[in-house]
Amino acid sequence: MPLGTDYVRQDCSLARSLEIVGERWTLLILRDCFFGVRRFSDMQAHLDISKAVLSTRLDALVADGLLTRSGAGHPEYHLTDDGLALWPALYALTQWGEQRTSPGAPRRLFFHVGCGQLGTDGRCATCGNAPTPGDLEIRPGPGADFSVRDDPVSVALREPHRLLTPLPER
Amino acid sequence: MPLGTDYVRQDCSLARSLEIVGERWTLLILRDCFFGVRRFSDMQAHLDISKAVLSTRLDALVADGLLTRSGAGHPEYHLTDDGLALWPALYALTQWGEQRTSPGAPRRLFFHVGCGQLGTDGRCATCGNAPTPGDLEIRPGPGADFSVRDDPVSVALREPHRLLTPLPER
DNA sequence: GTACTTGAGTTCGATCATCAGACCAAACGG
DNA sequence: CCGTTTGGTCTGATGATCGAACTCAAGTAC
Repeated sequence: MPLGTDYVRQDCSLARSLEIVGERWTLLILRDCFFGVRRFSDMQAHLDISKAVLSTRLDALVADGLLTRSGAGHPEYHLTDDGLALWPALYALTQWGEQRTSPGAPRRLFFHVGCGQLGTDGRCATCGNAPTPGDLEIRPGPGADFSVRDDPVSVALREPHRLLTPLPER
Repeated sequence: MPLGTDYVRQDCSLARSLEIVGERWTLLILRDCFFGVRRFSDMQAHLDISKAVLSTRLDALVADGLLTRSGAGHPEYHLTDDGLALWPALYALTQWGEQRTSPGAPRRLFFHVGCGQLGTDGRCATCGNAPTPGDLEIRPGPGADFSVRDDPVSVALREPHRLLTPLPER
């Protein structure tokens, strides 16, 4: 790993995590994977990220075992079990951002499918369990601002849908 | 905020979070604050970070309301409520790193003081609650590697102690 | 089959961030 | 009052990220 991206001199699991997901854009790429985005061009359209950086990040995520690349020509990227295990951390960071920057009016809401709404701690208000991402549905919340983006991927993501399921054709 | 550190074109609370804690070193600085480190020179000794970057990061964290700077001459840095609210996210990221890079032999263990050990989900195994950081004690775990660092701050942090309480004089 | 379009990158020069180390001033200890 | 520690700032070199241009293979229209 090149200079400026590791924390070799730290005996700390947080440092180990940040060496993988601490680089610019990486967590937003993984967020898109959770939300159902699977293709290079969709990520690029949704993130306004340089292709070179997106390519580097995806290669690193595949090499580190968080994503798989499937299909020879135009590949799809899927989360592995290691990648899926990041969900609690990603959700916690998102909730912290909601409370700080949009208190009382979340930008996105998550529901335990067929049960209840997810609280700040990631647990379903109805059953009290912490569902895995595959059992969650995402919907726009009262704090969502549709005027920020209007690319097709952003529009598709506004429709309520289950996590980890691919977006409808555009 | 300068180019390369923000995500203006994302209507997403995760992006808002990452604009503050997503820069290199920032989460490790906050980790040290949770562990009881309060002074500039202690952070610098413990993190092997350039003074210029540490200075920039501390200024940003104070400006964003995650830390307070108290004392005119040689200031101490303390977590604010907003900073303390990051604990669940920081803990979740740490646990993900433990499971990936040191499964079965955590580098650090956390205990709900007077109650039980903390699980991967941040809840006490005995009482089932999710304690706030002030009610937690940290101890080295079986996966700790004391050979990586021997600066005085690292040595002091090896002693079991409560979070948020200052380190003993060195 | 051939032209055209799209998807998935790679390459490039310019700009920005980070690095280690030198320097500096205020606070503290005696 | 003088030397040391603390908490920085400044500087040149290096690495990361940027937008834009380019490549090349896969799919699509005809």
